[in-house]
Amino acid sequence: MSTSIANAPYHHGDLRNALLESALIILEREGEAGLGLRDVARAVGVSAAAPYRHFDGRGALLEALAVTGYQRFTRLMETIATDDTLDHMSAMGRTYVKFALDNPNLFRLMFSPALRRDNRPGLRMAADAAYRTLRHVTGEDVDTDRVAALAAWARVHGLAVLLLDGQIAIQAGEDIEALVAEIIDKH
Amino acid sequence: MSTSIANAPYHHGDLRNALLESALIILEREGEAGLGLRDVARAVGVSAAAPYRHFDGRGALLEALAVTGYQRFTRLMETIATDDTLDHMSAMGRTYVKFALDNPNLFRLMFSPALRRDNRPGLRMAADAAYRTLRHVTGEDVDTDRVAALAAWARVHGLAVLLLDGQIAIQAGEDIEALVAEIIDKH
DNA sequence: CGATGGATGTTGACATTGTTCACTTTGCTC
DNA sequence: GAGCAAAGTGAACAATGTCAACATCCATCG
Repeated sequence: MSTSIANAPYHHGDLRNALLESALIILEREGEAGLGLRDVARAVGVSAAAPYRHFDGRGALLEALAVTGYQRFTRLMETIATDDTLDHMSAMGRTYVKFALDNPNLFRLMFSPALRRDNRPGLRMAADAAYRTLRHVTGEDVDTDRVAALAAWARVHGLAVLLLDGQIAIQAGEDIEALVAEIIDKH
Repeated sequence: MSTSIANAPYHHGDLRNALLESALIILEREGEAGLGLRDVARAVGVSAAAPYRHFDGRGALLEALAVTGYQRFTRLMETIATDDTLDHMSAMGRTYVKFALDNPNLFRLMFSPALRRDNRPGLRMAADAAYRTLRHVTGEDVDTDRVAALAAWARVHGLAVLLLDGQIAIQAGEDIEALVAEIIDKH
């Protein structure tokens, strides 16, 4: 509706969001390295220089993507926090891993060192908000024991990363979610 | 020694290794994205096309770097395996994390999804050898319990990645190695 | 020996990318 | 309606990965 290829008006109207949507699709299909600024512009049907009216270069586009990723992640964690029928600690871990597996390249981008290299305050803030929610979800019982909290976080994050990179051998027909739950609930 | 800048001979003599050494230095200083094939050639004092006589493009150079990384990693683990005075499980974890912190960008490259994307048998073999050694070091007691083994690996790997990305807040003057040991030895 | 061929480097070119600049088009405000 | 800022265009630039054609060297064989 917003983008009719034929008879495209000079002004797009909502280019910034259109760029982000296309960029997210390309990111998940091609990976960060395959996400070219010109590709995004081409996908939206706009000139190569147009994105610069909305983003301060390629890095800023990536940052915006990562920020939306953190926001979606945070929202997921919040829904867990408000559900009292759950074991928060376990549900958090399973959702954490599921988010990574459902959005592999977005997840990788969120933790991309290239983005952290140049100081991007927006990213830092979105990430901090996510971690705050994380700590809130896992509750005070863990918050008081820093070592235990870090151990739990490391286990969940490591599991997500290893699964994402295909490092953990999955046997044919194996239920990954069940395996994840088993690992997370160990002890 | 081999490369005297002035009076450089037409044939380098050991260009392949010289390229790898320079590439490793640049990698650790600039990150994978900042590692340009032309930069490496320039650093060695050779033309931009010369590396193609020794590597099948940029990806192959990166693969060779990652392979040497896995080899060094494997050698580290083997020295632990032959030392009977150690708690293998704990020492493995601490060494794992230390390797990541000592060679951050090399470690990241070893687990880079971009490299795994195109099937690189050499990389796969080097990685498999490393994991075999890992399983050997941690001993049969864990090998029999797949879930426990994966949980331990995930915790160690996650800890490495989170530290690498600066996600774990380190208080001023804190002893990181001690914190790592504490987290790894938890339970 | 001396020529000769394969390995190793060089030069120059090409397509592509991120980015900038000058310009044009559009919609909104007095 | 005049004019101005926002939003988009097109041409250009430097840099990159890569390749093809040419140059140089080293080792081997008559």
